[in-house]
Amino acid sequence: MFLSKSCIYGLRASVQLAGRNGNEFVTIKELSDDLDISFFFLTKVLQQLTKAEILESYKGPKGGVRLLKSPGEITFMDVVIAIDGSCSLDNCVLGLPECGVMKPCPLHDQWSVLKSSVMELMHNSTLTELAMRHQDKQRVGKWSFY
Amino acid sequence: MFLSKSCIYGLRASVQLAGRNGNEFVTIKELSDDLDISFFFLTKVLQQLTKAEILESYKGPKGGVRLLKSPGEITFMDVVIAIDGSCSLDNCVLGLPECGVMKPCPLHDQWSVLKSSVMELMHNSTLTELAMRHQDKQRVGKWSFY
DNA sequence: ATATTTTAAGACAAACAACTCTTAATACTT
DNA sequence: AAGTATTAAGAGTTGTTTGTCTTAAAATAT
Repeated sequence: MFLSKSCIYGLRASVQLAGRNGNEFVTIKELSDDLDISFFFLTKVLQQLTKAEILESYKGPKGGVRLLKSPGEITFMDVVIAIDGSCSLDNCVLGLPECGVMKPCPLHDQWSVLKSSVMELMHNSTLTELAMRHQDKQRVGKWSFY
Repeated sequence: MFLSKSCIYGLRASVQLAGRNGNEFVTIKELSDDLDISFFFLTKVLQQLTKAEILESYKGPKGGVRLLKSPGEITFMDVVIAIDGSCSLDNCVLGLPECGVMKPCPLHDQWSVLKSSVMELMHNSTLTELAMRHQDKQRVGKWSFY
């Protein structure tokens, strides 16, 4: 798998938050119910996003979590780096630690091109965009026409 | 990480075998020494490749493993599928099991394009090619000119 | 103040991946 | 036939990821 489950959960929750009107605090319980993710596990994941200053949390009644910045300023990549770390992105396909321009593995050049495309996609996808596409889907229903 | 360690070890060993002249049996001990991989672990991995009919093994003195087919007919993808399974390639980025044309996740379309490129690269990279590039690298030494 | 609602933190358990070792089976060598 | 070299198979170990639960801390509400 490309991304860890923690990372995927973090992304889904972030998109979910971005898709809400306004920017009130949302309880993790509500998120975990909506996304069908274990509450306890999601709590842990969102703690990481809070530490990474992607989310902001508030305790007590009317508390919860919310995006710290505008969802248009937060990218897919931000969340991935916050949870899986930046090194998860620039690994050699063949797992060679020395792989690089100086000592390329047999696939280094071609793989680098693909990696750049992936990173570009991640960097260009803001939470706003992802949330909008998510809602488009909902709007059309279950794609009954296809 | 994109590929499991088992898969990476299997690939490295396969490329190593492809890079040898002739097609005699090579002991797993020799491979594990060359590649600096645990002998025991590599044995397990190569057993999977043998079951998948990518390798052929032979017991006893003068035994070992060798490629079952010509290295030009074995692709990177063959090895990946043999070890990590084909489903490791067509997962949704966001881990949604229902993600597909009918019910796409917010990144489905763009991700599909990238996945195709990755699969194409894997499918077009034969062990012969990878081994040749590997040897090119060796020939130039440690890239002292760069 | 006290109780309630919420996240934070840490301990724990289960599942999986990565790695090690032992024994069995097979083939060769003498 | 006996011994040796090799892979096969299975059991066991360690480490990491995933998932669960409990308790603590913070904020609100009464």
